[in-house]
Amino acid sequence: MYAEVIVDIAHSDVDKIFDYRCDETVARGMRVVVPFGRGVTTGFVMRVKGETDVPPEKIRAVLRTEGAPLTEEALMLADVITGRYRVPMALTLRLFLPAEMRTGKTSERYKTVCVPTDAEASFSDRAPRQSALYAFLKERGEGDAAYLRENFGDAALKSLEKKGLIRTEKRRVFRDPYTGVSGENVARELTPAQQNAVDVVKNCDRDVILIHGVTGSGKTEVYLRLIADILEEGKTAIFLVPEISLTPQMLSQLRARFGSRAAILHSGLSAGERFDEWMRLREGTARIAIGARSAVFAPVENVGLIVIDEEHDGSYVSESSPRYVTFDVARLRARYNHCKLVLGSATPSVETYHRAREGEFALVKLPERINARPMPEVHIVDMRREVRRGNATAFSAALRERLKTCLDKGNQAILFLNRRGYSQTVICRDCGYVAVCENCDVSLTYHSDENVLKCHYCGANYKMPPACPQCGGKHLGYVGTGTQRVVTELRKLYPAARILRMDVDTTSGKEGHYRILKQFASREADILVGTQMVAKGHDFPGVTLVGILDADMSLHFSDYRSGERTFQLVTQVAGRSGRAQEPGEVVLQTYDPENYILRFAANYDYEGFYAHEISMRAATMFPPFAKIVRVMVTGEEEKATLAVLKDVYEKLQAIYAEHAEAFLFFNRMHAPIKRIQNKFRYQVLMRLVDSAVLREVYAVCAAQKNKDVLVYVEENPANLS
DNA sequence: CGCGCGCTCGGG
DNA sequence: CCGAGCGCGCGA
Repeated sequence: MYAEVIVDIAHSDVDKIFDYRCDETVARGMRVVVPFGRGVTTGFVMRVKGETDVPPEKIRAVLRTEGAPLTEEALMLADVITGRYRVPMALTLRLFLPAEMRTGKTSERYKTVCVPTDAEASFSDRAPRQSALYAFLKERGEGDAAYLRENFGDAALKSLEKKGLIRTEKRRVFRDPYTGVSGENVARELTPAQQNAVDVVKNCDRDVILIHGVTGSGKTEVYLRLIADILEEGKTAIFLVPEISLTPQMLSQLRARFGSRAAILHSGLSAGERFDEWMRLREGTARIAIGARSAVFAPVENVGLIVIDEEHDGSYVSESSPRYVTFDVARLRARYNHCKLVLGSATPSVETYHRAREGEFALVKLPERINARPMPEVHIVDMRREVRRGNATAFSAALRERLKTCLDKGNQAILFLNRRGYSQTVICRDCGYVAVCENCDVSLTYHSDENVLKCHYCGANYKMPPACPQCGGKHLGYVGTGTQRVVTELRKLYPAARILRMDVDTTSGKEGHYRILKQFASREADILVGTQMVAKGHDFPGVTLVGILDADMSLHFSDYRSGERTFQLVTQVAGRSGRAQEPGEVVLQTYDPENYILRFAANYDYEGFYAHEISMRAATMFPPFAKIVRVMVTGEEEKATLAVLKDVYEKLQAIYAEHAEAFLFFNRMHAPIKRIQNKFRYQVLMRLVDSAVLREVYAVCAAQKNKDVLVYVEENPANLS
């Protein structure tokens, strides 16, 4: 027999089938160790067959098989992903195994236990330890060898074994990431709205269901009920959450609910824990896979439900090759298993909501908060007036006043501002004017090296104006204040307040930001100042005030999705306020108080926002009405990189010439940031209305073999820098 | 990806 | 004439 093997080397040169001789113990999906070149490597068996075309003198034999085989479903998914993203099969297959399993750095852990035998026992008075040990084992039934050795001595143990009074057994142990985690398993009564959501998911004729539920509407309870019911049917479930929401609290909640039936896959686990959690899923002892993006590849069979929580979150798109879209993989799995795929969000992405409205997905709403508590009131503050009054600080008078009241009452506040130094949008502090591209209607970005404003979507350059074109004002500036400066100003204003700062500078390590959140939750501080990170995850019952210092920054980020992001952000941050007894408030500071997105966000009017946004997208032909496609060409050598760019560009141009009707835009240019980590960056930017052409674009890029220059395709990239 | 083969170039 | 350097193709 012969096995068709893909060797586990992620390189296009060896991305092909190699035939090996094998016996009947080798089957499709198995991982095998094979001789390759002058060494050995591992590989994946794609097929087993009786004949081969390879000349007999070249054929070598499979050395051995290793570990658990990939499922039939995994092989199907791998085929689709490899075909779609044009990456080596080995790279795709790696998605299905935890890294520690592939590299062999970790394996199953065993312990030795001692069990008393049926043999007749008698001890002399001179062997009290043996006697005690034997009695202990008889009473307990068995004992851990290491523990016994420590407490009764190695000699006693050995003697009993020699006499045949005990035997030792090897037992598999599973490293549990959440030992000692306990909680109450309370399956709450569902509200009528929640029950309706459950029914729609179960009974509708669509394979994808979008649950649009306002913050606090109890989406999680709906997921948990659906998962519990699926387990009852003897099936398995996959529950995907954004990486950031895998907080210890959330995990212990799930553990409390589902116990050892749930396995958690995430980067915070040790290698051994991840290995064992994966194995529990593979072997079927755990039947719910919980994790971030990569958990969509969890090795469960007979899947009855897949949930993608916070569907709009950016972390669901892979940033390294293959750049898979979690939703697409989840949908393939749902179809393969004939099960439902549930998407949930308080602020669905415009594209998802559009697909639901068009009837592709079923749509179910949870319009009320679970306890009927009102959403916090949002006050929009016009920062232009503050500037006119001579207030140069980051805080409006209205915010200062409310902050004082909040602190006086002994409550907590969160001050939110956007990522430091990220946006380079130019704004007029007198009238709120923002420079926008004439062709694309997205905000321009300032490039200090050339002193120009650039459009990241078409590459157009504009001269930096000396004064505001709208009002003639001289206060043209960049949006944004650093967290550091905010903290300094706060200390002056409220010397008695205890302030915590949370941004990339203060949160080193993966546990860093969790530590800060925990301090704040346990009331070790009065004010939390932070970036995006503070928006998600935690429940802070003491918070009654949220200040959004610079709502404009994300609003005018040069991205067609900036409006959508801002809406999501404001909604999410606002949701942090007033979660317990006292009602909450939100102060939203902006230079553009009339802006429709901020208005809709302040009124919690998703429908209004969506209607406005989708008509804008339709008019300007941005997604979902077209696809932004960027081909990135990067390399350390500028000459080689340019040569590859030229080659790729010419091939893409041929596609353009043939299918001009599929293109709204086609051009090559420097990437907005010309060099990152010593690599030159060039791009070919396209806007396509026909996704069939996209396959040809991928093909062109996959054909690029220069080993010093990297070429990759991004669809609707999250940012165009 | 890692290796070895063979071609080329430069020094002696 | 010989040794080091690199591009290329192979691996079953």
